[in-house]
Amino acid sequence: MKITSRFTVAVHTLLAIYVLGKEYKMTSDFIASSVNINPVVIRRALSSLKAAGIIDVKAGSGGAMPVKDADDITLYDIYTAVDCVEGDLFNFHENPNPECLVGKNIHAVLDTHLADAQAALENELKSVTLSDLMERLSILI
Amino acid sequence: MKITSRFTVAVHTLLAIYVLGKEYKMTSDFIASSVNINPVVIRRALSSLKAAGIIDVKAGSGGAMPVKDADDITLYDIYTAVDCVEGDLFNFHENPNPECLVGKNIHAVLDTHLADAQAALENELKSVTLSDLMERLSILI
DNA sequence: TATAGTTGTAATCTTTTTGATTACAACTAT
DNA sequence: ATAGTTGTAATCAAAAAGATTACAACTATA
Repeated sequence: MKITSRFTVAVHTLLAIYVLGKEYKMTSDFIASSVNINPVVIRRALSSLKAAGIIDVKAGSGGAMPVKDADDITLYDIYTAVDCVEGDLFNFHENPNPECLVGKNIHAVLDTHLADAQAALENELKSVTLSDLMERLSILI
Repeated sequence: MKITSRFTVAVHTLLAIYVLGKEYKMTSDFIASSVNINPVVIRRALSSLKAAGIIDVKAGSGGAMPVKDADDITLYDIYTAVDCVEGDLFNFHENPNPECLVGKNIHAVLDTHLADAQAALENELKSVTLSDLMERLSILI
């Protein structure tokens, strides 16, 4: 089980737009060749990021550009924008036996703990901004 | 994207064994009817939990029974026993373009942050023991 | 205003993963 | 000996993820 690559592809896409956007026109083809993926996949990512108000995409003439400040974009924002996890992260087998003590109460016993774990993951994603990543990238160059 | 129900099924299975094990013989059929699932799925869960040293399963005559103390079993132990996530939780698209500044460094920039998020999730699972769940269950009855 | 380059998105296809089920050999208490 | 059980391989079905094709709609600009 892994969280879909849509997420890291979207992060890659944003980094490209924010770092290389002044120098190049950021078309889906350009970004696709950096990620090494089909341009349609990038267009879908751009759609999601645009819907989330993070970037703007020029229809027709082409090119994506920043809208939100990189300081105000967290990994969590990207994670929700591309809809990695819909609702609960942990899965249950449906219809446990209500005649059984354990089956009847399994959700009541587990739900909050699993929600806490999911929240811990998401809080960690909230603590990292796109500018953190940009800074780290600039050091690596 | 959701973490496989194998995990919550295994938790359910252990709760049943630890709570009802004194009163009933905990066969795969018995547990399966509590979870409302095929008994083979439960046998596979029992195999994993046995391999992790958490329970013992009587071949032939049948029945599962506790080995480890419920205080010493965390949700994380169960999560690893049933192998929910193999290695990294987050997925990348393979072979980013090494000719591109961003493609070349995407792993260096992201890996530690994603590992931190995964660790946060897993630490939260480490903080909950089976006896916590048993206690909560006893309150609900 | 024609055109070249681009986006947006539906549709399809393939692959992978997950989950469900059948089948049966091996085991063990009685 | 037998009845009830586990352990596991094999198979099947369903769902999810990912890749690709196709094309209408849009826009800068020549």
